[in-house]
Amino acid sequence: MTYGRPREFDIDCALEAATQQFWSTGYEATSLQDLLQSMSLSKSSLYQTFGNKHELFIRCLGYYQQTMVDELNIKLANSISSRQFLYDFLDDVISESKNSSSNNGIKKGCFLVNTANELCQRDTSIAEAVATGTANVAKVFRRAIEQGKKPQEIDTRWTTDSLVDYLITSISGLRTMVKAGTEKKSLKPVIDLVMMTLFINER
Amino acid sequence: MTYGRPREFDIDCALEAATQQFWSTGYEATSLQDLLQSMSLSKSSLYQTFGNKHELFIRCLGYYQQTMVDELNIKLANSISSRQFLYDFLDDVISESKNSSSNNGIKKGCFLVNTANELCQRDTSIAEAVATGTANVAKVFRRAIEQGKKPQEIDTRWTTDSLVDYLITSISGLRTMVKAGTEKKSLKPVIDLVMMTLFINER
DNA sequence: ATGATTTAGGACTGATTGGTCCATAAATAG
DNA sequence: CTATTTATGGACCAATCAGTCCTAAATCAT
Repeated sequence: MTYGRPREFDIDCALEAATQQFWSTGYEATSLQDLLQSMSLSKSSLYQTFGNKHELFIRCLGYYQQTMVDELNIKLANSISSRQFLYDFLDDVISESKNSSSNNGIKKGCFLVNTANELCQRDTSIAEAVATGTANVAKVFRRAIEQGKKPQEIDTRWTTDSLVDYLITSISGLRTMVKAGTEKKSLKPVIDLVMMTLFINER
Repeated sequence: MTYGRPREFDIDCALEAATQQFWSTGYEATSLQDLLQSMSLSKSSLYQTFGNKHELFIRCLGYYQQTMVDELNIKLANSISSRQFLYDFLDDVISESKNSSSNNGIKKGCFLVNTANELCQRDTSIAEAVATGTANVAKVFRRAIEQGKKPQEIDTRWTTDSLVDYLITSISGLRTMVKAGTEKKSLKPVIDLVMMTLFINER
């Protein structure tokens, strides 16, 4: 590519903006107008660079997933213990929720969970993207759970895979509770129960 | 109302059809055309009887919630034990999921959970309807949990309210997992873990 | 029968949807 | 300075959206 007028925007920057937009308002409720505005792009640039709304959305899913996995890996590496890492993550999840004092507004939740709920049943290509995304996230949690267990504490009744599924289920459930408006103080005991269950022998 | 041309359709029947439609495809993705077709109504009849799409949706939420609570109460009354009732319910939730043999298609999930995920953040009136709906459902689960515990088995570390929140969180999470395409055999251990946690002292 | 009253059907509306197309601008290669 | 290539802006498009309105049909009261 030696010819032609140079692109006036940064692709990653635009992708980041699009991801934020889709993350905030979902797929259907995000109009092209919304995207153009938040990405600061002209319509032709968007279509030329990203194909169409659907393709852009899938790229955003990949971008989000990669960013999230990288972030989680860093947090896991820097955490005092992997149990603390898991607890902190759960606490982050419910920290979006209504506080008794302040009702801060927007709860974006997790882009992957949101998309699973909005689109997975009626769009197979998006369902695939969500599946690979959650699988990659699950890998991090799997390591955290494995590392968190001391050898003598392994409970053979439950495989690590089952515990990972349990954790992801709990996270997804918490996300929904937060969106439904449940207060943080109600969800705190829930994450205690989840942590207790993850490390069964260590009560 | 003694005058006038008689209504040619049954209101409850139309409401039932609308509920099924909204339940299947959500609020935004359900067009008025879809509604008219599944309700077998003319546009004027719908607007005259139900006001508009938004009002109709809220009526559907109420209808669904009432139906669900009634159904749960009957099941709880007829079940061998309330623990069995809870287990059966969780098993119902994941029975919608992909079976290893057959990939049966549509997973409607729970109308209230779906709506919480789709609309609760940007529509306060719908958020209220969801809140009262889940509160009513929670009451049934609360009774089930209380009845399921024999007096000597009460664990004072967790209030019944916390256990109810935990249960609803788990149910919501399972709904998302099912929608995301997780296989049933992966979710079975998860509900075992949830049941174990609900009845902590009885392992 | 006739007038009152309500329902039903469907034409119509303005706004918005995602997407296309074309003329113009901006850069490089020769 | 010209030809080539790509990017941009915006006019334009058909389809669809929720919602309105008017006419015709159907029933009841008199």
